[in-house]
Amino acid sequence: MDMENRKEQIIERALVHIKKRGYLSFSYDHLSKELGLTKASIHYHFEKKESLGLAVCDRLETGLDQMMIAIKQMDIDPKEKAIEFLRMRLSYIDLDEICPISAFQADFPYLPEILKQSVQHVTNKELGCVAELLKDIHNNEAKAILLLSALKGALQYRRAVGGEIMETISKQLKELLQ
Amino acid sequence: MDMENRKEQIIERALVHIKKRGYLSFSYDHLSKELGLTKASIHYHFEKKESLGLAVCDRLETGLDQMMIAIKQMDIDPKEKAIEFLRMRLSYIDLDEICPISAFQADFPYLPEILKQSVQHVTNKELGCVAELLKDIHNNEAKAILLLSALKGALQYRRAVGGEIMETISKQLKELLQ
DNA sequence: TGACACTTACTTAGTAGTAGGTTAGTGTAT
DNA sequence: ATACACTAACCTACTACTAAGTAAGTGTCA
Repeated sequence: MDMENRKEQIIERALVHIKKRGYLSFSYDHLSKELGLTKASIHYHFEKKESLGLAVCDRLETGLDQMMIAIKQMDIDPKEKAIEFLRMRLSYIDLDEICPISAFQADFPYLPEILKQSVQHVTNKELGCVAELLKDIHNNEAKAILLLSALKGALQYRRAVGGEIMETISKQLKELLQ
Repeated sequence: MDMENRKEQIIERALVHIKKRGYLSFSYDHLSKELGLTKASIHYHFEKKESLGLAVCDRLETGLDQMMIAIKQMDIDPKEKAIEFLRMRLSYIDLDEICPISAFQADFPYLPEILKQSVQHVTNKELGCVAELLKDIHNNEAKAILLLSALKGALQYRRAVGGEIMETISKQLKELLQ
């Protein structure tokens, strides 16, 4: 397979693993077996695990940029756009998964320095996105923190208490903005 | 050292590790070196890692019970009691730590079955505690979920964005109940 | 009182399995 | 001929867990 396709394929699988297991707990061994390659082959494309982690963070940032473009073009009430952002973010996360940014945050103290910086960057970018979509609302930066904390906290709760929790949270977050 | 003291000491250190690293990523090796024992000695007190995990869950439940007794006896506005509960929960969590229940939830899919059950139990107990303290408030069970999700999501964010986030969240959660 | 059986709380030295990472070499397309 | 995409075979370090042994005590008999 050609270089760019294979790299993309590896990043994609790594992202799934991170959403399911977190960054520290997924391994090149699991990844390689799923992709039908050897560990050494993944090391060929991403010399260190941290290089792959950085590539995943890059992909997350690109995803946020694309979502913001899509939402800004949408023909809906501007007051609904922040909620639409959360809805779209959720749509990328399966029932047994958590938000990949949360997963990186959970492992944060044990990440290599360069990856910490990348995680901080994408974290602040996401907070900035929501704050921007709330720009006409009072105290929009604090509200962005509340919305994202609650959403991601609830995703973690879902693992132990089941899926209904997401509807409960979504409903309350909508009410909060009215 | 006598049996009960040593057991307590091991549970205490394990709890700190879980708050810092999560359940899957802390090891008997780290734990034993900190306590000045061997790994085998910890296995003597807790045959398997999952036995130690269960003991930690038990301790968390006992802690919740004691907090509820303390809060019910406090001479404050009943409407402030849920916020006081959150404040007390936070006081047990250092700056570089997350909520231990969140830590177990993050590792949930990879926990042994018996430990999953224990984590579910303590999770539901905590939700029940907050709902009980909110009993005079409309939609108290949904509100309990919102309060705890936001608090714990924010603790995770704190690792990447710094400590100020907790004041922002606390302030908004207080406003939410007025 | 003292010998004997037994327990507690540990240690040393290992097991098998998995982690991230490396090195040298192979097949293939241009 | 050369660069690319890969594999086989390794290495060191760390994981949970175990086997075997030991020093210091405890309880119970004659």
